[in-house]
Amino acid sequence: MSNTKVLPLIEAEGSEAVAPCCPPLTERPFTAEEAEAAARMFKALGDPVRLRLFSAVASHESGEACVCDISDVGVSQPTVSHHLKKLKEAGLLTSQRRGTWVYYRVEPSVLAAMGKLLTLPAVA
Amino acid sequence: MSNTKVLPLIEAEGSEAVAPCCPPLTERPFTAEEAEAAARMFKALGDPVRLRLFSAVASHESGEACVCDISDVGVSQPTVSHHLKKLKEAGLLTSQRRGTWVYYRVEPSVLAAMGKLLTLPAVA
DNA sequence: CATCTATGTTGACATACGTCGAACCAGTGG
DNA sequence: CCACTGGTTCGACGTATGTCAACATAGATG
Repeated sequence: MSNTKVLPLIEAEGSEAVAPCCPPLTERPFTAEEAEAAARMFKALGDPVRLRLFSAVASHESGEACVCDISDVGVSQPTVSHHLKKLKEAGLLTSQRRGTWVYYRVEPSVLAAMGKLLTLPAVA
Repeated sequence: MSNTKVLPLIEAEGSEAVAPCCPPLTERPFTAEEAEAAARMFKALGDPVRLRLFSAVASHESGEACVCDISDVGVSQPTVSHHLKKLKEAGLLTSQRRGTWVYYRVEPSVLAAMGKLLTLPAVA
């Protein structure tokens, strides 16, 4: 694989804390607050276009991608921008302007946190 | 823990295939079809009430729960029923009537599949 | 059958969401 | 300073969604 960069599994550094949201779904019933927080992330991925955009960024080499590289998802460019904004608001992506282009990258801690949410109880 | 039953990690048996939906999000950009399928599941969990209901079922002993056990989430009973139906349509829950009560249980294969979706690339 | 409890279904309503075109801002290069 | 390209923001529009009250259905029980 071309992914030569080690994705850090630490928590977010500069942004607001997004990672330590909730325990695994199967551990105990979610509280209202936990559900609110987790649902925000799930909802952000609950749209096909956003999921494609997110996947495109996440699978891009070096973990980041220019908008121009991923905006071929069948909707207009303003719509792409709108969805990227939603993903950013949900804490799943961060953006950075470099010269002419804007680059988006995934927040690895969030991916890890959501993965943990869905872990099954140890089969035994 | 009280969970004495081994959760089978196989694909769904009776219902339509829901498990082998997509590769990890970070592996390659999702196709439109993959995104459509995966977004359906994420969207189902993208509501706080549904997430609480799902978590309540998933964390219940023996992996199933009666509606009466989980319907205390701050909305009216018809709304609970509505959300449970949505979760069923998304393939996340199955229901079964036993006498007076209706029991819901999670589809373990789906949980596993969604977990895989969110797996990070092997850090190395 | 009458009735009671546990769920599901229907219809209505307000709000949220996805989408687009048009206008707008940020850098780049003449 | 002016045009051009890449992206975002705005305003509008149709559709989907979450919610409830009212009604309907399924078993249990008298």
